[in-house]
Amino acid sequence: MARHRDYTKIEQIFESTLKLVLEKGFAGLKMAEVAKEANLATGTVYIYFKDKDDLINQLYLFLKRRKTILFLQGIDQKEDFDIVLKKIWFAYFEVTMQHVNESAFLEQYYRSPFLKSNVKEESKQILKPIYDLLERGVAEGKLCAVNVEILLSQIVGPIHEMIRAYHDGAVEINAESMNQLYQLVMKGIKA
Amino acid sequence: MARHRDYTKIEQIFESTLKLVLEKGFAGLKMAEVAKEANLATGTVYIYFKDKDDLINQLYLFLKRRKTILFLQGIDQKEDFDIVLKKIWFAYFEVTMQHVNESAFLEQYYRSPFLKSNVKEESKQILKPIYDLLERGVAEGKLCAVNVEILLSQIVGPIHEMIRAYHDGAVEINAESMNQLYQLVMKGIKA
Amino acid sequence: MARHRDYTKIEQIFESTLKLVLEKGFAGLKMAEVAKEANLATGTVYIYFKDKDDLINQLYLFLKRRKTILFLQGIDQKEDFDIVLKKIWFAYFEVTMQHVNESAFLEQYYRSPFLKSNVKEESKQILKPIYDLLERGVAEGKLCAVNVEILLSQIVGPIHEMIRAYHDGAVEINAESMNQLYQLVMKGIKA
Amino acid sequence: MARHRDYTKIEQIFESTLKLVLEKGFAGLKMAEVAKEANLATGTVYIYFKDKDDLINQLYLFLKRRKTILFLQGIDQKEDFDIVLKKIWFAYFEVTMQHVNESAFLEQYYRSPFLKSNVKEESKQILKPIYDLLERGVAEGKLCAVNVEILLSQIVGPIHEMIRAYHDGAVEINAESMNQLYQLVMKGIKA
DNA sequence: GATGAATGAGCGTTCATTCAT
DNA sequence: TATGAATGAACGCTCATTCAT
Repeated sequence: MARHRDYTKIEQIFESTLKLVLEKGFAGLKMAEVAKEANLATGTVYIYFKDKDDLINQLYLFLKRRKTILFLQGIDQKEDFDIVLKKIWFAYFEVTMQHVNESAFLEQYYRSPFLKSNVKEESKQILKPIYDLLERGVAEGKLCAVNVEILLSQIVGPIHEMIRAYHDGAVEINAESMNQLYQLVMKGIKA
Repeated sequence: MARHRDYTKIEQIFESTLKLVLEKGFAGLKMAEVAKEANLATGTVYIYFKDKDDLINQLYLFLKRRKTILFLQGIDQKEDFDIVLKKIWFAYFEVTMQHVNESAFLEQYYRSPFLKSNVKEESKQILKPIYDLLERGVAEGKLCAVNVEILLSQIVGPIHEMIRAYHDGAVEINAESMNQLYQLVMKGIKA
Repeated sequence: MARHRDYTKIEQIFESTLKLVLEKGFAGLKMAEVAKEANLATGTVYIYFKDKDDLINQLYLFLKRRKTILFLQGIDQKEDFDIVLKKIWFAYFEVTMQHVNESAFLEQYYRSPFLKSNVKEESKQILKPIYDLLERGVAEGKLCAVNVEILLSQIVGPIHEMIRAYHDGAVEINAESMNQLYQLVMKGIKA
Repeated sequence: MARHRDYTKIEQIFESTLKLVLEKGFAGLKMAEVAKEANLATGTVYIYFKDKDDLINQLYLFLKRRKTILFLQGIDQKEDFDIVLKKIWFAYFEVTMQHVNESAFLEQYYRSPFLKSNVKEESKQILKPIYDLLERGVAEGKLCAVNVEILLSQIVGPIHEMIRAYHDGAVEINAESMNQLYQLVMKGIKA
């Protein structure tokens, strides 16, 4: 129900849910465990969330928002396009790395049947600043005149793939390899 | 002699499982439904698969193998590198498009906790021909001298992302847009 | 505060279980029936007992304790040995007769594979007062200087056998036949 | 069905069943395992036994007969009563010891709900020679003029109890302790 | 007769959700 | 609001039995 009563409890529940989902997957997520992990009674969770489904969907939005705020922090869109893009790219990389768990969750559940379509839409809305930036890049003739969705996936996809590879032990991540990837990516999308 | 073990049943079960997983997600997968969909008794499924978990894991490998066979079909690795790469890239695109369901399943479960690590390893083994090809490309000075994992993600990632975007209604997929993406990708990884 | 854990439910469950086990045997015991018989939901049984096995084991201990308390009731161990022994013997006989069901259960499951070894040990502990008494009898030179276990089986065994015979319709049980058996038994173990 | 076809198979099935029952208890007995242990197919067991229940009941009778034959072997009922009784008592003791497993099974299932009443009756019939002997003892004025059932339980019960105690590690069994028990028992029932 | 794959009713157990306190 | 015991539908899996070969 109301989501303004005790914000601390909500965050506790979110953190517990995230932890448990990452540990045991969504299928293994039990409401009683979420509650226990958050030092709450089972019923309490149902005061803040209608049901399990609602909890998952809310958590998704919560994490999406948090991540976006983090990597847009301190970005000044009025700066030179190339600089903004570079800053955002590295910021996104670092935030994704530092919050692998959340990112894994976000990726894993974006296309799962748990997420309701309105949540997906809201989730896209959150990325609006990025879409705007890319459109500006195309308008300024800095990027290939390609669909923005494609551009975004070209920018973001490789980051995810590299971090995946890193966690599979396939690659190292350091200033050099990050730069290397950045060069590759830019080579691909620059006009 | 009793009835022989009928291995076509395994495929029946796989198809039913895939269908149901895609319809309702893994959490909604019920063994009884799998059996019914495959016109079998519940217990019969357990003759061929130890349990639900085993079924999912086996299905994953089955689809991975099938997909790989499909897009490597008719590829002659002795041909010119650029040609082989291009053929594979478009073959992979088309197979992924035509078997979106299987691909979605493969993507969705690769990193899920359902898959046991040995299945992941076996899954990688299946892609060996691709790794070999990329290494050849690097050796021949045709591709950036970058970690093969990164190269692969640069090649495959954008395809997945574009098809996702397509299913979200964000882009069209046709000869032109495919070519456009291919150019982008190649621009990115060519030496 | 939520409802308190209601420990009388445990006894309800015990009684239902005992009733059903005696009616249909252990193999025919169904958790759902236990719950229904106790006017509870299936799941409730699992709040108080880990699983079916645990239920059986706990029930065993419960009945063993209850029976022991009953036949030791009003016994004053400070009295003359012969009197204490006689009182206990007849008390045991009567309690076993009046609670044939429980006794049947106790006998039947003592050596069955359902009972875990720690339960068997705890079960022995319950009989400690009896062992002590017999040792006192030996020490006072009233009983054959034989292993206490043997003595006990000489005392208790015939009671069980007679009640069995009674339920098979082979013998009558009355003051006379009980006395007759008591004489036989005592003749056998007195020093 | 027919029980004369392949007697070897029947014995194989009996042995396998006994082994498995003793290992895992009756509740854990699976027809498929019985078959496997006997190197037969599941269906084969159903050629020789109507169902699981029938198998258990037949096994009971089989073992009861076998045990009785064993301990009556070489007994000449025409000999002096005291000698016959003593011989039988020790023979029963030894056979029970040497075939603890069978005996455990016989004891455990005699009163279980698995045994049908006609099997119990048939089982009693097998002990007829013993009843006859005891009646003779009473007639000859050698035994207390007590119901034969009681006498039997006085004779047989202690043996079972002692062997139980032995397996619980509570007592030693050797010529001396056996004799000791024999004296106790006889003291109890002699006229 | 022998085989063992197939069947499917049935049962133990779980867990999302409710509700008395 | 918070609690956590209670609920019971639902599901995974088993296993006695059948039956096609």
